[in-house]
Amino acid sequence: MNKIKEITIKEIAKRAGVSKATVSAVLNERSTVKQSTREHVLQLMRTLNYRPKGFARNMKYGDAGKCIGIIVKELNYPFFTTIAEGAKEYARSKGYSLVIASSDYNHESEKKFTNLFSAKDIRGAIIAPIAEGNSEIEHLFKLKMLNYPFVLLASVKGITANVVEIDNKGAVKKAVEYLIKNGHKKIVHFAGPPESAHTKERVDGFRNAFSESTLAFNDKMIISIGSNTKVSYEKTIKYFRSRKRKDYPTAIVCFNDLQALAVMTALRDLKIKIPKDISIIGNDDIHYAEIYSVPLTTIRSPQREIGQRAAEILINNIESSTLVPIEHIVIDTELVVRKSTRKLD
Amino acid sequence: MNKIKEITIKEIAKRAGVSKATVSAVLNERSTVKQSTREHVLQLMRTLNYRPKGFARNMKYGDAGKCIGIIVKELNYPFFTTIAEGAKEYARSKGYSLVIASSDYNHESEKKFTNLFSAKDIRGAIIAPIAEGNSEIEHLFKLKMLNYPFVLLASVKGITANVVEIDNKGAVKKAVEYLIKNGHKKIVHFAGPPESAHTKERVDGFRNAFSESTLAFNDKMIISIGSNTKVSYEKTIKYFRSRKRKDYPTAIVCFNDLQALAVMTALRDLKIKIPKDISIIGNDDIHYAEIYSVPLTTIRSPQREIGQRAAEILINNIESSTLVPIEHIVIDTELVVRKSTRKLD
DNA sequence: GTGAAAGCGCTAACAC
DNA sequence: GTGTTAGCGCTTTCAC
Repeated sequence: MNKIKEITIKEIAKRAGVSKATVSAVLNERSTVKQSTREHVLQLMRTLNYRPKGFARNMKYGDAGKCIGIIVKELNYPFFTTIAEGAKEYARSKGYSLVIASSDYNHESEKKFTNLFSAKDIRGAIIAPIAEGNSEIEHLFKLKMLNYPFVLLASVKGITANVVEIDNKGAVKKAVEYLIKNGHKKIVHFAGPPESAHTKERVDGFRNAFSESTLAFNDKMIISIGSNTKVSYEKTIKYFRSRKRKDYPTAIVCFNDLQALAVMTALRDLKIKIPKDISIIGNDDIHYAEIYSVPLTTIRSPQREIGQRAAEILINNIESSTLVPIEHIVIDTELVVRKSTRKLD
Repeated sequence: MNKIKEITIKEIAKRAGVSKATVSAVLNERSTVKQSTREHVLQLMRTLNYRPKGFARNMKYGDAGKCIGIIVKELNYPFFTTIAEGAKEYARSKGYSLVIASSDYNHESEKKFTNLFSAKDIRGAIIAPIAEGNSEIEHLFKLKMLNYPFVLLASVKGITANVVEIDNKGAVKKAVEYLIKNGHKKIVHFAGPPESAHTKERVDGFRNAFSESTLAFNDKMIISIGSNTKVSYEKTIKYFRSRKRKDYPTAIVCFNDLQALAVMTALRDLKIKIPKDISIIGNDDIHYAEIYSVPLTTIRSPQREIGQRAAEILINNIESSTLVPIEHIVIDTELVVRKSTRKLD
């Protein structure tokens, strides 16, 4: 397997009839080079399409700038970008840049990016882990072996690592308790995508809430709706079309705000009024929840704070020359009551 | 200035009483190492908090995976993340990963990331450029000198480079023409943040539209509202509070959808009905525009396509061993009529 | 099983 | 102004 020969500084030097040092001087815009040789060399670099290798250039002087990375599950959901914002803010305050990558809920991608980050000397990573199956944590073990600093945004069974996470169960429980307190008796949960670990935790939280109330839980209260806008919309339409008005729930606890927005859009098209006919509670508190025309009652996860805390722990680890004790932080959520819920008489 | 001595493989080898090669074998999980030495070495690496340098590890075997980068202006605006999604899709189809960075409308940040990307051997970059002032394009010239492949998401005066951009002027013009055709005579433009190049172009497009109509343009039709949700909301409230109902415009052309959403929220709170009292047109067509309770009429920029095209040109450049002709692509926009506008009698 | 030595592509003294 | 040389931190033969 013969690789195409990469052009190097040596090659340029040879062809230009100068030494490597001169070519290097041109690359670094040193003023000691004669104008004519500079131009000759530049010309040659262009025609040979020579691209200096960054790693070799920065080998001596150490590193090309302090930088950390974050691997989120999805790029286009404000929940994650706001976490990244938080991380970025803290990072910047410490002189670090942040690069973002998205695994798209794909374990292989996550692995690829952890490799990439360590190979490129990104100094550490914040990872929103995909834990499909349970054995797929080798890449995390590898990071540990390499002493590569990282912080997870959810616990992963089988590995001891820094974690910053929210109390998913508690969050949904708060929502249900609020509804019960306000007289709701017919409450359902529109669950998230089956492949997400959050989905299960939130279902558990929903179920738990009933064990401490006089209302009884049953499996029919969990409806799988997902969080893809289009699919959620359609499933919501179908759900309501397939039952009589008197069998409608009086309140829906949604998996997350994106789903809640889709559900509200569906209800709008079904002429079901929020909160008159049905109360809706979201989860996450993304920006768009607040500016929706019926401002969404939701459970806020302090996204900026999550990012900040994770970055803080990460950078502590990066900068310490000795081992730092592992941290596990559970961040509390908060019920934000807006206009999509009401008290029942 | 004495730097703290970095731990290297040599140091580990010395302390462990083995050779560098053995330590390397441990790092690479080779099975040829005796269990006891492996453990001893690993132990030492841990206590000394040794972190292998990625660049040195991958020097020989070339590169640690194909990867391109994108520098957006803002992380938390779906317009940009959707462009990134498009770029990611194309990149993946060619075996590349994508990392994202945000300049936050800051020229220094942009520069830092271009340096970082080339230093880390990210193979090329898509850049949404900040062109404050006009002389701040040295970093782009540097990239050109280094033969570093890049594609801009807006033209920058003074530099010849690959560009994929949308026709901003044309977009706003379409909006105005549509409104005029539908009987609107009192149209205003809520302009974006002064520091954005898009703001100016869109104002120009607004003005242009009048030159081809019987309506007259005047400067009072341009109101600076920005695109920060909170600020836009407040400025909108102020704008309407400060004038009589009969002086209200019948239509507003918004800088972008994020602003439009904020404006609509303000109008809701002012009890001004959309589109009965006032028609609103956005710009960009972000996801949330469609699911808003009054679905937003807007000018769609095909964000995915922008990302895809940019990635395509970039990767072509990366993979070609010879010089590739420079491309300049202007992508057309499209008026998407939804419910926030109406015909005037 | 382990070590010695060469080499990756570049930069930075220091000669000439 | 330009060339020579010695590394940077690691991997990889190939002996032992």
